[in-house]
Parts: sequence; C-alpha cells; structure tokens
Amino acid sequence: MSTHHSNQIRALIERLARLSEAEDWAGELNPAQMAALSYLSNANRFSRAPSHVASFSGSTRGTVSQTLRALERKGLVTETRSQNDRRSISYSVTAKGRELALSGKALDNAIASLPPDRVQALEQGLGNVLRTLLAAQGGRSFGLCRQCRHHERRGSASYCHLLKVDLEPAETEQICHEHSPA
Amino acid sequence: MSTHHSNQIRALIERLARLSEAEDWAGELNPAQMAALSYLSNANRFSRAPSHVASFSGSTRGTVSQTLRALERKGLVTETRSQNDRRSISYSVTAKGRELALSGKALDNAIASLPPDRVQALEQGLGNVLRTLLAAQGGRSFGLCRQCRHHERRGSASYCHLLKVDLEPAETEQICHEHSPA
DNA sequence: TTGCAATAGTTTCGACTCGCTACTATTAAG
DNA sequence: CTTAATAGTAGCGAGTCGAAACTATTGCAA
Repeated sequence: MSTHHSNQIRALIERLARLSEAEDWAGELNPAQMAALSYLSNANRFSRAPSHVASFSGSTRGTVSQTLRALERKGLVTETRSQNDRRSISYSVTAKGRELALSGKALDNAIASLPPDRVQALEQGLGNVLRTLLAAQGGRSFGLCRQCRHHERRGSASYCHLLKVDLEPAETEQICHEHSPA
Repeated sequence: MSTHHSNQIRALIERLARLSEAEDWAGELNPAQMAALSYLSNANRFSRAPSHVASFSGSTRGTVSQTLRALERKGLVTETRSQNDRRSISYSVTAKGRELALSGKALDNAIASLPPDRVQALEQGLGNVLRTLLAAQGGRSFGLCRQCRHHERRGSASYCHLLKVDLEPAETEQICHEHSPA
C-alpha cells in the first residue's frame, strides 16, 4: 500500500526531472552539463572541484572531468588551480554561464503556479526525502552554508568552525560540500 | 521570492531523480533503459509502442528505438507486430524484465519512511505540477485508464468509449497513452 | 628522510544516449 | 491513384557513464 504510493511518487519525480531535462536550453547543453553548471553557480569557493560535482550528482570523477571540459570549451566555466594543494582545481562560472544557469525553466513556472501552501509542502516533503536518502546511502547533504552546524553568525559577517575561515554574507547562501545539518 | 522557491524545488526534483538513477540496478541497465522498462511494465496493451515511450519520456522515436533494442537484447522485452496496422509494434515485458522493474529502489524506501500525510501531500503536489507542465507543453497525461474521461465501469468489467473496447479489471490500473483527465 | 599510501584529477575504453536527418514501409485522404 | 501522413529504423556526431589504469601531489609513519 504505502509501497505502492512510494512507487508512484518516485515515478513522478523521475518523470518530472526527465521532462524538465528534455528542454534543450537553446540547444547548447545536455542534462549532465546543465546539472553541473547549475551546481557550480550555486556552490561556494570550497565546493567547486570536480570531485564535489561528482559527489553531488552521484556520478564519478572521470565522467565529471569530461563534462567540465565540455563546459569549458563552450566558455561557460573557467578552471583555477589551487596554490595550497596543487592537485586540486576549482571551477568558476563565467558571466555567460551564469546567464544560462538562470534562464527560465518550464518546470519552475509550473511549480510557481501552485498555491503557496502546496509549494511549502512540496519543499518540505522533498527535503525530507532527500535527507533520508542521503542518510541511507552515506552521501553528503550539500546544504546551504548558513544552515550548517559549523556556521556561526558574527554580526554582519559569519565564520566557519570547520574550515576556520571568515565568510562574507553572500557566501552563506551558497552550497557547501562540507555541509552538515544542524 | 516564489521564483526562488520554484528553483529550489526543481533542483530537489532533478537531484533526487539523478541520485535515484545513479543506482546501478545490478549493473544491467542505465537510466533511459530503466525508465522505458518501468513505463512498459505499467502501460496497457494500447500504449506499448516506441512512439508512446518516446512521448512519455519527452524523447524521440529514434532514441527510443535504440533503447528498446538494447532492452530486447538483454531479454527484458519482446516485440509483437500488429496485424491491424503493420507499421506498428507493441513491446511486452518478459518475466525477467518485470522482476527488474519491480526491484527495490532506495528512493522508494526514503519516501515510504515519511509520515502518511506528507506522502499524500507530495503525491498531490507533484501531480499538480506534472499536469500544469503537460498543459503548458501540450504533452499527454499518461494517467491510469480507470481515471480517464473515456472510462466507464460496467459491473465488474469496464469499457473504453474512445477505443470502443471492453476492458478487464486489471487493465484499468494501467497507464494509457490516450488518457484524458476526467 | 625515505618510502609507501591516500588523494585529486585525467585518460582511455566500450556500450550507450540523444537529437537530427534521411530513409522504408504502410496506411489514409483527396 | 497519387500524395500525404504515420510508424518505425539507420547512421552520424557529440556526449554520458562506469570502470580501470595512469600521473602528480600530499600525508603519514617507521
């Protein structure tokens, strides 16, 4: 019974995602590229490495490596090698990339047309499902910096107790790969 | 504001689908194949043609043609050519395919662990979103035969006024490509 | 300090997706 | 009876995806 409903809902989620991804984004990007670009445009400066993208999307480093090269060829992201750890790379989204990442999606409009309480219920319900799924699979939560247990508000600025760095206000609204629910 | 929430929810939907599809299904199937197999195992006998699968998944006939051949090579579906219209083909899911289609998914378990009212809210909310999206894009609803405007209950059996055929009870619980909301 | 072991990322391989543009076969419509 | 529409397939090119092998760097421990 409950199993039956779970099936239905999973089917709905997968179908909605599939239909949403079937949008061609001006023919420029495919779903994997769009997902990576969208993630990068919302991730903070500690969370823009290939391995973070891979972890976020449940993919592998090898696959993501190719996806990021495709994005770079298209001028949507640029790579920056780290000085501290010369193995690691951080990708930044260009202006052109940011524009594409924010371009209107039909699914967004469909969601926005719901009554506010329905939207609220959806967000909470899907959030719960995601947390449960991640807990079961040992994945990272990739939540907002601001909602992390290592985050501390200090007046107008903030501080991360895990990475031991000061944070600007805007950064606390970004995704962090070290995120841990409060 | 509302736009912001819509973005969040779309991101949740796409991420959940991506994580769910990252399950390897015993290493046998990829996401597109699983989606097609899952659809076929729930579709009624009028809705199992390549074009129906394509329409359901928002893909193209060409792509689906290859996906179905892959499934057939793996012994998960079999094709049956129609006598009435010798252009059309109907695919059936084999026992092996049905087993795979019903195999447990981590996302199902995550959903099933929610309180029943949350599950209810999710199902309704996502259903609303899907209907809105389909209306905006002109896509078919692919709902259950039983919930169709052409369906009429006749004692223990049923009748479809569109296709003008008698239906067995089990068939009314399947997906129909001609489905039109009541 | 030297010598692994772990980590970050890349490369290559093979099977496959995906949209596209032909293309064939069949059926429908004028 | 020709023409148009429909159902499905074939081949192309760019790209996904997982796996395994590989390079370069960093960490750790004897």
